[in-house]
Formats: sequence, structure tokens, C-alpha cells
Amino acid sequence: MAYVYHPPTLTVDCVIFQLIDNELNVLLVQRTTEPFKGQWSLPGAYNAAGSTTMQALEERVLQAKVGLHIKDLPVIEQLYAFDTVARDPRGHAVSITYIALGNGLEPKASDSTQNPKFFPVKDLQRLAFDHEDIVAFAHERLQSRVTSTNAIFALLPKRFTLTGLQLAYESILGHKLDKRNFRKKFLSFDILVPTSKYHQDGAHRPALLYRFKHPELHLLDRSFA
Amino acid sequence: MAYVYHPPTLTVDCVIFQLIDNELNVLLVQRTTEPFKGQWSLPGAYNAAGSTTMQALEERVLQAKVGLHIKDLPVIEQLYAFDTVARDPRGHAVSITYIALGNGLEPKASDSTQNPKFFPVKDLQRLAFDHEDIVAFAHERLQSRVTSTNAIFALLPKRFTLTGLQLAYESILGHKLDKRNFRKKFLSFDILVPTSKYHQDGAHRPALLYRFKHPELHLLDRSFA
DNA sequence: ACAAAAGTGTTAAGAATACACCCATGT
DNA sequence: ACATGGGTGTATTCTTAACACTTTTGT
Repeated sequence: MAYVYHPPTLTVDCVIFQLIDNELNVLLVQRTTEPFKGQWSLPGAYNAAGSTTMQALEERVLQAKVGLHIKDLPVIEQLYAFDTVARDPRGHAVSITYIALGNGLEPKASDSTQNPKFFPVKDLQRLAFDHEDIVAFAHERLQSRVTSTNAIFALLPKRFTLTGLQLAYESILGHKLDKRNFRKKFLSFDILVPTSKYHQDGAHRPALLYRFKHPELHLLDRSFA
Repeated sequence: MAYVYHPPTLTVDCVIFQLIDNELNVLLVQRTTEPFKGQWSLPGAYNAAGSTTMQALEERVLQAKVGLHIKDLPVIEQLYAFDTVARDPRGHAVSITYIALGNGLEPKASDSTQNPKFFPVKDLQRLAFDHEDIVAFAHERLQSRVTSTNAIFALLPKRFTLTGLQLAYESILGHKLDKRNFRKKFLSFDILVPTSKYHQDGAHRPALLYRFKHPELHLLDRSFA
């Protein structure tokens, strides 16, 4: 008996988070073909032999599907391999998923013109395939990352207020934080520097803008929130 | 131009940890075929379309390669997808890796008779493929798991001494811990119960044996060590 | 003057760290 | 009696948590 090895299909899907009005959003695209035609899904693509998942992510997902460049996403990391046999009705497809963080992203519909849009993570609609599970998994990973690392920098503009920072945390973690304790603790990490600029926004005292000393991913001294 | 999609090969490899004489060991098998014939590697197998990585792990890796059953491994979790194009000289192969914890395991050489043996993780020899990287990655994950969860239970026998528990942590974390602080803190989690038995081992006071209240994986109240 | 968000400090409880001696056993 | 590892407590420092008023601005 000749046994011929057939691997499953390999795909890459990406959960791209961004804050919009201090609320955590995720980038979705609308499917133009069956299955799940018309429904929203994570941007993704096939991964053919010869390219790494990271290459496929960069070229076939980010550039081709949503018109983004990898350098606009200061944090990208592999999330998990989803491999349930029935997750794609066309046949067994294993998806290697990534989580990416950015801010001020402007996704563009492109060749496969799929209408990319950000949607609030809270009260997310039903998604194609098992993509709701993937977003939920990514959200948990994000919560873990922003409490053990400075990953939040990737979701904020270069300069931001402490209140903006706190709102980012609150939106990701899903609960309120105490203003005085939050500021004291975050400043104690000594990873922010005050700029000399202020953010003025309405009939109240302007807020001092801060920036990250080292806007690259690293662990925090101790875990946060 | 007709584009035909060819996925890379998909494999599953497993990092199985066990303590031997209170030292962290990893299970390796000796390769019987090229490439890397004769060298040691992680137990692994191909994953064909139609089976999940977990099924492939259970049937084609654990049972077929090292004669273990999944129920002997109280903790198993997916680790990472290693996907460098050149990691397998035969061609692009993506490996979805798992980490598993057990104790008192007795791996058996089987059909592919590959001489499975445990080796200390410290000063590990060169391994086939990128398996050294995989073991290093798994070791880090293990360190993170034993500090944030009760996963250490899976590496210990049902009853164990507090010193044994401490030595397990020390071997995994790679540094010494203070005896009094260790005991105070670990007992404060309230996840151990003292048994009425003692472990006698040489010319000194016998040690009280403990067991875990709930030998299933869960988070600790706060992070450890 | 009022409304709105920015900014600020103290106290109390809990957790982490550092550290040294007595206990039970076998030989 | 001695050697060996088991077992225990306290004092100090650091971290966390709870909590309310003053400041600056625009209208």
C-alpha cells in the first residue's frame, strides 16, 4: 500500500488591533467569495510552500489584503495555530494566526477589494469561520501583553496624555482603574518622559503630553494592573 | 497562468519534560534515517490533512514514537509554530510544537525503534533540525507556566515533600530559592494538603508528604517566584 | 461663576525579602 | 555524639489599594 502524504492547507490570519476614540477595535474584511460570502472575517491568505508565515503575512495579508505595511505595526507576534478539521468548509485548513498592534492605521481596499474596516471588539458581530474565537484568544493575549510588557506603546501615538494611556488600558482590560494609583505606578516604571507640549481639548485644564523613552517591546519591571 | 497551491509539509513535534532526580529532563529520540541520521531530536511526526495536530500528537507521536499515552501527561499545550523555510533540508516543513509535562514516564522504543531517552535540559547536546531552539522556547514557556499556574503538579508524583517541590522549581527556574519564604508563600496559595505520610530518606528527620488539592491546571492567585 | 477634565498625597494592609536556629532520624 | 536534611518566625522594606480636593481652562 503506497501511502502518499497530503498536508492540510496552511493559512495565515491576522488580528490587527487599534484604538479608535480610546476604544479597542479590530480590523475586519468582508468576504467577496464563498464560503461565508458577504460576512466579515479577519484578513488572511494562503501560505504556500516556500514562504514563512511571516512573509505570507507581510506580502499576502497586510499588503495585498488591507494595504498596510509591516513597519506600521510596531508589535507583531505569532498567536496560535488553529487547526480544527472542520473550521473551513472547503477542507482541512490550519491557520497560523498573528496579533498586531498599531495606531492611526489607514487600511485600503485593494485587488481583492474587500472593504477593510475597524470594528469595536466589545459586542463583536458573528464572524466567518472560527474567527470570533481567534479574536477572543487575541484579546486575552493582548491583555496579558499590556500587563507584562510595554506593548501598549504600539497602540498610542508618539505623544499622548496619561489619561489617554489610562483609557487605553481600561478599554483593553475591560475595567476602570484608579487615576492616582495608575499614574503613580506607571510613572514608577520610568519608561515615560514628559514632553513640553500640552494637549488642549475643551473647556478644562490642558493635559501634559508624554512619550515612551524606548518605543520598542520590552518587559516591565513588574506586572501591571 | 494557472496557479496551483502547494502547502508546506506540516509536522508535529513535542517537548516532553520530566524531572529525574529533581532535575529537569527532556525526552529525545534518536533518528534512524536521514537527514540527521543518528542524531537526537524531539519526537515528532507528519500531520496529514484530516487530523488535528492534537490527534497527530496523540497517535503518531506519543503512541507510535515513544509509547506514551496522552493521559500520562497531565499538562499538554500548544507551544509555537516553527516555520523557517530551511529548517528541514528535505523541504519546507512547518512544525507545530507542543509542550507536555509528566512524571514517572516510561517511554518505549516502538515500530520505528528510536531509542527514546530523557536528557537533562541543562547542557543539552546539539539536536537535529532547529530542535535546540524549540527546547529553549519550551523551557521559557515552562518557566512562565510554573510561576503563573499550578502546572508544576504535572511534574511531581501524587505525594511529594516541600523540599521536592522547591527543588523542582529551582531546577526549572535555574536558581536557588529561600526555604522559609518558599514554603510560606507556596502554602499561602492554599492549594496543597498535608497527607499523614512521611518520606524517610537517610539519616535525618523524615519529611511530611503533601498532595495537590486539585491536580488540574489553574492560575495561581498571584504570580510565583 | 460654572463646568469639565487635569493633576496631586497619605494612610493602611498586604507581600516580599533577609536571615539562623532547633528537630528528628540513622549510624 | 554527630551528621543530615526537615522544619519554623520575625523584622524590614516595598507594593498595593482606598480615597477627595485643588488647578486650569473655555464658555
